[in-house]
Amino acid sequence: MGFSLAAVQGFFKVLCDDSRLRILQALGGGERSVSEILERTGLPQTLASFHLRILREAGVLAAERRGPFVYYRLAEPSLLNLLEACAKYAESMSDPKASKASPDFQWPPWARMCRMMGNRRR
Amino acid sequence: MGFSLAAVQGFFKVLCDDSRLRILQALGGGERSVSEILERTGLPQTLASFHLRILREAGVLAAERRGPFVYYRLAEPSLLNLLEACAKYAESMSDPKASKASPDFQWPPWARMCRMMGNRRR
DNA sequence: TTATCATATGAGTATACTTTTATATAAGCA
DNA sequence: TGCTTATATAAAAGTATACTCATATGATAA
Repeated sequence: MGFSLAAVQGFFKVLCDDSRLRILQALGGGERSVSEILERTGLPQTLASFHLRILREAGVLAAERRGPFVYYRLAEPSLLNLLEACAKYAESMSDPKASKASPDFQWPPWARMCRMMGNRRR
Repeated sequence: MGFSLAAVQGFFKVLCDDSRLRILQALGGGERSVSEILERTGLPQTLASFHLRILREAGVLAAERRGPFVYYRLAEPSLLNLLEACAKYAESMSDPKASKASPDFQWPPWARMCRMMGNRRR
């Protein structure tokens, strides 16, 4: 069948930015306040706020204010795992000879993967 | 550990464009000449040529001239499967309530997935 | 209330990307 | 050789995107 063009396109457009990926990495360990995100990413406050909004509106992040602080977290923590998988793929792509990570790996069709993975949590 | 920021970023940047994704879809069935790609995507020749170069230089596509034609193909055909997986993820993300596709699915860490998938071909 | 800290917004600028227009190269055929 | 088809490149125009700077809002505490 293929893939939904608009869905992937939007997804990638949101995630193809360095600042935004840094933010995601900073949220790997769990929920963080904006100030903590600033520390971890080194982004200027106003720029971080700009990108946080984009990520929030895309549904990637969830935000919650508690007192004076606003805490952000990954809406779906497994996103980082997907990113990791994409990174592996990208590395082997940019470096066609040495696909060390998984020399014989071919990503299976989604349906088969769901079957193989048992589609289970954890 | 997380993911290689630069790798994902570049990967997504190449794939976040509508024209380029259309080209990838057009190559799903296998190798195609530029003219065939034009037909299937509806892109103007010069624009397609522009994007084909980007995809080629990123290592996503491989090109081969035979006579007057240049044939393009996916360097790694399983890319479409990864895109499909990302599409599923994106759909459930933009639509947080109805993750119909896989209501209980969490992407596993890469290492575990390799284990579960047996890291095998086909 | 005023002051302060935490975060967000808006306007303006800079930059990067996509698309178009015009032109070039490359191969095959008369 | 000159002509036609297939594809690529370069420059210009258009558009989107990220970033900075100035300012605003929201919460708390004195």
